[in-house]
Amino acid sequence: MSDSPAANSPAPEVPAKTMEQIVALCRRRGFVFQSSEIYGGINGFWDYGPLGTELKRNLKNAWWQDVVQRELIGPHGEPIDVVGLDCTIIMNPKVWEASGHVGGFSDPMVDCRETKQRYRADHLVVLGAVEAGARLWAFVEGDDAGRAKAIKGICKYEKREALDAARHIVRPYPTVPADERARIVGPDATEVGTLTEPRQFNLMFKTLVGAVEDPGNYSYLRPETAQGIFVNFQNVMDSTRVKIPFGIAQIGKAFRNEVTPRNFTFRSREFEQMEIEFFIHPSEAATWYAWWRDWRFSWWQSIGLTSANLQLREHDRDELAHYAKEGAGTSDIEYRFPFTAPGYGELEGVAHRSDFDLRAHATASGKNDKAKHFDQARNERYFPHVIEPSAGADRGTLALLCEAYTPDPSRPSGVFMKFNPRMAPVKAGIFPLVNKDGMPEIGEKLFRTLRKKHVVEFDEKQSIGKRYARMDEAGTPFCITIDSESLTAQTVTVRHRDTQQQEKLAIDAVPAWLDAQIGTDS
RNA sequence: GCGGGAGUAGCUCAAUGGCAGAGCAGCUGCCUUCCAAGCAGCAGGUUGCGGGUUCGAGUCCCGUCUCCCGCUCCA
Repeated sequence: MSDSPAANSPAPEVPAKTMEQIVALCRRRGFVFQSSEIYGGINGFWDYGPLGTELKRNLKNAWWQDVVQRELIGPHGEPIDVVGLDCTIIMNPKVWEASGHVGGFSDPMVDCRETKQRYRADHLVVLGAVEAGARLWAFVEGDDAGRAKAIKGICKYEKREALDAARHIVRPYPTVPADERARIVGPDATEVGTLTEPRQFNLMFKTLVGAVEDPGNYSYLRPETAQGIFVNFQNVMDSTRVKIPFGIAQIGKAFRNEVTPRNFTFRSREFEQMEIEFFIHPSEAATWYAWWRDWRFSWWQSIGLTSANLQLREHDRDELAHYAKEGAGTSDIEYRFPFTAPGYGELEGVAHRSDFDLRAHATASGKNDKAKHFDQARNERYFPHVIEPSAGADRGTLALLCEAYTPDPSRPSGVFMKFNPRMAPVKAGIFPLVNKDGMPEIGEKLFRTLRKKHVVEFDEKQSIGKRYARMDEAGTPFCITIDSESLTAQTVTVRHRDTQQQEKLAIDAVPAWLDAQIGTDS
């Protein structure tokens, strides 16, 4: 519950939405269930129920349509080429060695909070006096410069000329007791206590390929979909008439053994990504980076994240990932979830990955410079740079749920889900006002017509108010009621979810009207 | 990973260590001409899971799982 006294926040009397309420509605109405719930669940895994499945599918379909299938006009006013790809979850383990996922993340690691550097714990040693209260210096074993720096630090700190071999000893970092770690200066740090505990970073799920239990048969579930695109870059170039600049898009599952899954579906161990790797000439990185960043931000707005809860945030230099240290930058498109408020959580990252990945795979596969792309228009050979807009489908779905959740004490349901019509799991409910006088027959006929293109529901049971209330909680934007005038004047009454206002429409006009409301009329 | 809290029907909650219940929601039928109306009925549970104490455990004890909150983490 966020009650930050933002001076410009409108409508203060709207009841706050809590994550607890949203989770309860998701479960009650079948948006999201806990995975394996009857066995007590499993931490970090979630299932989508019937409504949630439609919602997530609508999100993914909209992304695919807008990124791959429909015309998209780029920064120079020309249509953009993006082609699709669908790679396997399990790949040759060499992919993950080349990408840096295996080497860096299977051993205990130590992070420096000050410099954001990461070290293998078993490579770090600590130099200093063993006595209580002494300041200690860490450096990477075998790094002579680091050792010299540590010695210099000690001498200066203790105001002495040289080390005292009896007191100043070198110890492996993992053997230093936890209570002494607060006094350690990290290898590249200037202050004490910035190193974390050694931690196991085995974030990839390991699995056995083939029936024989043999270490050589292990591989991993992919921790990101991006690498499948990079290793297929040449295949796509060779089999498709695309020319740089162009993009490859993929939607698919990825897996990370997160230390702490938390916040509903936000940090799950199995999740789905929607990624574009857009390949460009290095000189155009800044232009394309800015264009994708801005277009992606407006896209999230276009599917319903219209509130001030959506923001675009440029990363600080020291926050950049290893593959993006140099380059045009990285931005996060962030949403203020109830559980992050007043802070924000990442929906999508847009990063200039430079040529990090293509170059890494060129080296690891032994192709080296032979893997460089020849650009005929420029008569130049180079590793293309990459702009990567990488979005989370589950996080996007969660943001849609949080954004849509609208408490309204005046309604019988007490809440309604204000989905954008394009995202709404059910587009319309078709209800005979009463279950007689031929109204059910007319309704069922309309239902069959609309059903050819849209997810719609037909319900003739119980009172009309109850049916409206149910549709409010499902987020259905329109309810189409067959009433007595449907029999005489061939009209229906459309009830709008958000306003509860009603309007009359000719029955024959309903299909085209609904198409237009959802944006599928073109 | 650390600390705190919670867990009984789909939901909200009852049940002194002594037969596991109610309201709402759901389903069936009747009724019903616009926002969860009414009537009748049905169904819903190994009290998160596993041990222990006891003649007897939803209740007491131990363990464990899951969720929530705060740290930590998030290549």
